[in-house]
Amino acid sequence: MSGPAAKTWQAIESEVRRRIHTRVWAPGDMIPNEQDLADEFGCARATVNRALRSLSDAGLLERRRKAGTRVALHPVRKATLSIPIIRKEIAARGQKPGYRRLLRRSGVPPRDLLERLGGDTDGIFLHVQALHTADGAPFVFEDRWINLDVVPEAAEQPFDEISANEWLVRTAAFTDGEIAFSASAASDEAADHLQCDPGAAIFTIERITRDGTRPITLVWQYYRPGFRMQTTI
Amino acid sequence: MSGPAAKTWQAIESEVRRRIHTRVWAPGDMIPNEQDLADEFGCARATVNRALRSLSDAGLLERRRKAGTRVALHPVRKATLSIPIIRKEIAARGQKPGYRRLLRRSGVPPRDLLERLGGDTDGIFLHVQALHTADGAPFVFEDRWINLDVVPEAAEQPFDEISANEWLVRTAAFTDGEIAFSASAASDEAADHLQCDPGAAIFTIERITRDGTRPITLVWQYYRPGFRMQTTI
DNA sequence: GAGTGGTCTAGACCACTAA
DNA sequence: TAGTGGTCTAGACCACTCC
Repeated sequence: MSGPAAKTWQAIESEVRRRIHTRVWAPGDMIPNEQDLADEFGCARATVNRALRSLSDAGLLERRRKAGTRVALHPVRKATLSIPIIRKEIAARGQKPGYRRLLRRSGVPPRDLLERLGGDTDGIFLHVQALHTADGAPFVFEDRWINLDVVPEAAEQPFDEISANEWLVRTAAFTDGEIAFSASAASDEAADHLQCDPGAAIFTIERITRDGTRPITLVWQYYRPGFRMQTTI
Repeated sequence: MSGPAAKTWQAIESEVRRRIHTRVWAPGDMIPNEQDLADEFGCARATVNRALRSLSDAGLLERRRKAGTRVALHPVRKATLSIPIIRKEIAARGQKPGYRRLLRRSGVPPRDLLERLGGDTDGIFLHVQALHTADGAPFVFEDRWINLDVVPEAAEQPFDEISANEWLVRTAAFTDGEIAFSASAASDEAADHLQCDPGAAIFTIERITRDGTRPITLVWQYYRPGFRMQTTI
């Protein structure tokens, strides 16, 4: 029984999900190979492949050539977070985004920051601090260093209207990057800007983007207390 | 010249990335349709489709039928976080994972928790608290409620050896879920278990998993101070 | 209505890897 | 070495949506 009605890859994916969920195929079990499933479902092998690849990307299946496909024993939950432009993030909440540049100064970054960037970075950086507001209330305090060796045009940008983030997106396409999420205690400076108590628990995003091996920018974003970054799994 | 050497979809993806990065195709620009690209690259349209779909998934391209494909104006950075079993997360750091169940008691969850779960949930839950350690030091304090209506077998599980997480993964496949990341101040209880000061900034994951509309479990995981969840973009 | 991406097919060859 | 997934092809039809 239980034939998948249509022959679309989505229908097949859904049927395979059902079999996993109802334990027809239990965690750790091998499932039939692509050709057999194609025969059973009455479709081309490529269609089965498309469905199984999707489930493999989702972490529900583990596939290896020759070894075959098995139901993942410990499905790795993958959470995909969208990191939008902050202005849009605020607008998506139905609030009015605001932006204020707080600091803009060129200079040499502290040593520990350079170490974090790695690579050959001994030039001049632009240090920019800014505050994003939602309906007038502080939302994110942003502390950023921009590598003027890689993005010399930044030296002529005031960043008093357009946030450095948006400007960089349009100007300097990056190839690689790292992002880290953590909780940090609000510094006196951050507490001042976010209008909270020093030491308050602050959700923090640290991001490095690179062009090849050359760092473009390093930024810390401190979200107002209580902020939650949410997604479905 | 810029001919893509091979005809694999990865080579084509790489070539398109290059054109975007070098601004041959600038943000907002339309790019040629699939057939034209296939002709240029000397491959089948399906191969171009595979490459462009991958870039679309990554957020670099925006595709719409009839309208065509354009370079994303504000590429939404998508960070994919792997949420492994904590035991494996610790082992992956080269540390020795440990587990200790702290509490196990059945009862009715507080009202605010029920509201967060939503839906028709008025049954008995199992409340489990546990501590994961890395090389003997506290790593994660976990506070969990399990819906015994959906997973009655949990009532017979001591959870003193296997963590509730691992047991649930094997026992109750979930269909939907929500996950939220935030920073919270350590409660007295959490501070005690994590051996830190009350009020310390704690990286927190809150997760709800469901079977259809029925909530299976709601869990808060409080990571030791200083924890960073990292990925590449 | 027409142009674009989305998908399916049937077949083929290739790449990896367990046995 | 043999079996499995990974990919490519050439063609076809479909679904969506802009004009």
